[in-house]
Amino acid sequence: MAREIAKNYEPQQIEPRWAEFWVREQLFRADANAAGPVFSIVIPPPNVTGSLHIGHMLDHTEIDILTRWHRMRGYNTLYLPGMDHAGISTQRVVVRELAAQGIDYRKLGRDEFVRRVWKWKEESGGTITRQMKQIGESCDWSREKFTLSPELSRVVRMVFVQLYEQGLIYRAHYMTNWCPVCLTVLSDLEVLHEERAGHLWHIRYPVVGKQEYIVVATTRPETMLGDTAVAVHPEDERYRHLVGQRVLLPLMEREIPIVADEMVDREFGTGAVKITPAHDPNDFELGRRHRLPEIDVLTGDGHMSAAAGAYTGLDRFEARKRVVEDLKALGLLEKVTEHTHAIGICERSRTIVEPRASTQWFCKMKPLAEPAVAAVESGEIQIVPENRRQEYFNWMRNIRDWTLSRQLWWGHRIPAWYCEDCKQVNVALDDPAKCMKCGSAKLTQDPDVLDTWFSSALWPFSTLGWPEETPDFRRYYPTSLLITGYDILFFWVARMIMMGMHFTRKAPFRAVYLHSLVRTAGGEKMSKSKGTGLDPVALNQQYGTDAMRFCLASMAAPGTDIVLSDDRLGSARNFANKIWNASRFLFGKLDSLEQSGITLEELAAPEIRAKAPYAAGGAVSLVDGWLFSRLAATISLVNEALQSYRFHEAAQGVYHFFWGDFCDWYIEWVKPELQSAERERAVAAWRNLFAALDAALRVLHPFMPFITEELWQQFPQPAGAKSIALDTFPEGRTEWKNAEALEQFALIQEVIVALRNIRAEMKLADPKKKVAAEFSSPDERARQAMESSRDGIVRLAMLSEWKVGGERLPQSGAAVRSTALFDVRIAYVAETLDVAAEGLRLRKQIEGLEKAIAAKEKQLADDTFRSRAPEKVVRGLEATLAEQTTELRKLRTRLEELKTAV
RNA sequence: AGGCUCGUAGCUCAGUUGGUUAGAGCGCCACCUUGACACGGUGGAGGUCUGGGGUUCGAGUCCCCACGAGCCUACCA
Repeated sequence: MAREIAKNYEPQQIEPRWAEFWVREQLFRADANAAGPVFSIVIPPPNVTGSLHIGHMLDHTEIDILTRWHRMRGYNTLYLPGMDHAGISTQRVVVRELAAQGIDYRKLGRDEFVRRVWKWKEESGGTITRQMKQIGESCDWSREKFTLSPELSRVVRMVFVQLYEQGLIYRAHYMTNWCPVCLTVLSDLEVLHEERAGHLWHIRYPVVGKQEYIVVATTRPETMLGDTAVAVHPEDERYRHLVGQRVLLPLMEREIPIVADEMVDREFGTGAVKITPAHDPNDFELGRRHRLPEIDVLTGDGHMSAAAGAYTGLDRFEARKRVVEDLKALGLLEKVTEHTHAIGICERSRTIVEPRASTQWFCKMKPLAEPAVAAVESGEIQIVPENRRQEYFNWMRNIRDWTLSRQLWWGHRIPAWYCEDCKQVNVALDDPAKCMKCGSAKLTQDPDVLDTWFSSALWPFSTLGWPEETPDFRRYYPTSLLITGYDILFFWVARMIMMGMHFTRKAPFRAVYLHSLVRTAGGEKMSKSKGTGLDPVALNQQYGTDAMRFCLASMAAPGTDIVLSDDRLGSARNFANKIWNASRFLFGKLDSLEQSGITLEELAAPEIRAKAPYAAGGAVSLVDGWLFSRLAATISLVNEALQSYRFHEAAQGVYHFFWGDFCDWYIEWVKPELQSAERERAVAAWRNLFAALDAALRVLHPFMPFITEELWQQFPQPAGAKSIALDTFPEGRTEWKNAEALEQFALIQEVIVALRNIRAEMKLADPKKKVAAEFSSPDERARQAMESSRDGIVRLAMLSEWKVGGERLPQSGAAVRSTALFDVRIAYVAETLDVAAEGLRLRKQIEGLEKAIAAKEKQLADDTFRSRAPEKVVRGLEATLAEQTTELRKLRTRLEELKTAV
């Protein structure tokens, strides 16, 4: 009996159910003891603040596609999910939430603050898990592997201690980037550079004891309050006489020396530089060389410090204004010029970062980078696409030390204790009770925490039980693949490789696939911190997860970024609906199925499906031979494309097969067969149709898991079968390959299209107006094909009659389409043909052919071409030339006849 | 400043090692409310591949230059 099934695919009603199901049934739980090749994949943790953004979708879509594909092909698959970073953004969000409640987090104290973050995370972690399920993520986002869990915390500490003992982690006073909003130092990577229009202020510093000024140029006038010298180039004639003299620092009334240093660029500005060792990297270096004092004129939150004299307490930008005004009033501002320069922006808070000298923990990178470079050079790790390899090398070869410490409360606390008595630094795995040097019990732990990427760098092995040799670690490490966006190549990927090589002597993964970024219509990178992310949950509700996944996959060509558009999403949604309706067609025909004496159960039985294509009577019909050959081709296309991470090719391949081949041609062609009075024919047709649809659904499953699961579940399945995700991926069977069927059916399609074209030109598109048509070709096989596919052609081209002959037919009184191989004609009544339009069409076609022929003739006449081009190309060209010449002759004759007819 | 990527139909983009009249989706035009689907069907129009030069028998595809767009890295006040 025909089943009732919704007319359109309604994802909101179907997807949540399967999302729950997959997680509940733990379909994707790995088993270290299971048989089969291993596929383990590192999943970038979705960051955390309780909601997802579209950028995650691409990670998870690609990962999920590959995982499902591998699983269906019998791989033992492991996901390595990370739950969260313990980073700045988390702390920022919680601080903001507390502030909204009128609570100053600083007053809570560290322990209470951390407790509240945990509580808050637990709540939002639930949200994330729900959202992950909604977007189709099938892995289990359990909390047990959370970065700050006791187990992982201990591993992080252990790694820190070992690196310290190996001399790779050190504590030093150095120039760092300070974010006045996040209230912490940042690593160089966390600082973005932006070109901004600014000014260059030229300030006069009076030379002590002389009636002259030395003029310095600066982009940050407020830092002058912390100047401790002025520098000039030692060979600069203009200033040679002033070296060793002193200037009186305006506003501060402090005497500072004029020093000579090679660092100064004589060409820039005035050739004299103010030196602020506490607030500029160059000045810091210079200050060390000349033993200059450092004066920090800023406070942590971006105000002027007590060292800023009269400006103490002012906001840094307000102070800039006031300093400039005051200098102007004193007549010490010589001029102001326009100047664009790059300024540092905090990646998280988008505020201007201040260079500031401070004491921090650093990690020496050169020794770690070398093996990591070698691993990629040797091919132990493959980076896809290729050009990212170069970026990796460039960065790794010029790597600078990594600022590890952060002035935050949320994160892994640095395992260092300072002795109040002897100042000894104690770094230890377990909290020490007394100083290792003097035995004093007066120890204070460093208040800082580690950069969140430090623990993330350990992810591939720390989550597998390392340093223990666990079964998981033995089986799944090195992991097979890491998929992530190229924007965290340095942040995460490079550091995982370095730490992996250093601690396990092995690469953490065999391949890295760096995908594109999803951009907004305006081309902006989608990012939470910028607030430009689209909400994937909302888009899912609008289009469905399958549509979104398919859309992303079909656009994910490596190397270029993805701009998500409503058009493209809509087209993917339409595709889902097409799949739905193709299946609905089958459900709607169950009555006629039963009339043929078979049941859906029989049809769906694996042993029946496996033997397709079936033949009714003698041989497998042309259309079945063709369709299964196309199916085999599609399967190998998908396999090859996914092997090389060419998701867009795979997606477009299945789209074309399903919509173009299966729906537009195959289903239309076999419709009458399904209701054939001959039982054998009907049964064969049903079996083939079902087997093809079933295989198509399984090929589609990695891309569109929800709709395919729903349809698969609607069909009878063998006892114990749980999910299409655990079914097998179809094999492109060699016996399905059928070049002859492909060629023959292509000819039939060409003929049908030519006939439809004539109909349209003749305004006969109305299918009720059936017309008689004739076919002629000197080719015996072509005529046979037209005869044996008579029924299909008549129906799909809406004909009343179909004559097949060898003789070329008279062309007068008929509309004709010709190729080198055949002519088709439909007789017309004079007024149905627009002679002018037909003439125009012919002329245009003739013109195109003439050009193509001329080009080929010229090429073939060229002896160098004949001698150098491969045989195959020359022959192909000759064959095409012959065809085109025939076609051209026909078209010319036709044009002549058209003229005389009028 | 260095490095990388891109510039193909009205729009958004494919086009693997150079090879026979350059593809898709959306949009557009015409016809079709045909019992799977108007989130549909059928047919059609529309690019000479930013510009210039070079290599080659042959270039959208390789090389050089210019113009335009973007990204990454970089301590020039």
